[in-house]
Amino acid sequence: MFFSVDPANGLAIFDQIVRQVKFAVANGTLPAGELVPSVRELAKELAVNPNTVVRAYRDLTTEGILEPVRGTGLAVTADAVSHCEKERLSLLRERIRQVLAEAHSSKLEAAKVRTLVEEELVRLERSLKPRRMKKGTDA
Amino acid sequence: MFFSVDPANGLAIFDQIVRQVKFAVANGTLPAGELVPSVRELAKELAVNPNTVVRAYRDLTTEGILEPVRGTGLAVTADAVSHCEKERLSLLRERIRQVLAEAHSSKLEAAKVRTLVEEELVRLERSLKPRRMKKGTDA
DNA sequence: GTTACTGTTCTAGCACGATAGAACACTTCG
DNA sequence: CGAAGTGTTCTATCGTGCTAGAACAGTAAC
Repeated sequence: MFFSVDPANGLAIFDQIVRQVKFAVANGTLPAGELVPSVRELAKELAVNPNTVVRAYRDLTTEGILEPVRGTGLAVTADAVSHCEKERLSLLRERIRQVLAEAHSSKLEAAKVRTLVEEELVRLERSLKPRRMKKGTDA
Repeated sequence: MFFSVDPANGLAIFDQIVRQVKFAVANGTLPAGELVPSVRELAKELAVNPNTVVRAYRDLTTEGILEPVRGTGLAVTADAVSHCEKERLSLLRERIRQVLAEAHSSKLEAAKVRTLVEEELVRLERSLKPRRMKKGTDA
């Protein structure tokens, strides 16, 4: 239940998998030594071709994030955590930069860009906490 | 000198052209009736295959943003402006939403996401005004 | 009419991401 | 042992974005 994939994301599917594994390692969801879902299992869960998962795992192995445990699966390496923590910020920063660059090239005023971003941040936070209570029932 | 294209943008080149034309129409750079650069001219300027520009212009024509003026070129239609003004926001909003969704799925705290976005906004504004003066010489 | 621009259309080929299906070597478990 | 699960590798096919090059019809200007 770890990952999800959006074909209309702009990013290739295998790339989305790569990024999500890195994010999961960075935030502790996938601790060092943990086995990632098997190729066939993840492919089934994501409704994606096994070769696409293979491609993602191959890249992750080449980068030293995963290492094969023969006959058993692929495990998160010891260095992976610090490696992924560093990379998470730069990966996100890069995408944010691209989007803001486009917004800027459209000559939308900086203030309106801020408003847009803020609106979407709020919407995101709200979608995460679908509270519908009368008073201060939680927290 | 209107447009610029980045092959490593994630978006297809023809799509970047489409978006930039729409943005140019939305912000008044391309008023109604104005001729867009010719296929061959823009292709040369962007160092891109003419067919790629053809593809972009074909899409824009189909959408009613451009209309052919036979033997002369493609002109911005009368409806284009209001159409593009509306679309600009939704196009940008969609991309922002995708990026923030990724940031969120990486479980980066909302506060850090805000910081990241703010940093890049500031960087963008700064890169736009490369002032290097000793005192308050301008403005 | 001729020339030089427009846009439009077409065929071919390349690269890449993704799918489909098969085969192989390995380890774990019963 | 055999069965079932790993990863790995391979070929083939498809769609798409892009490039390459050519040809066509229309218009503007000389």
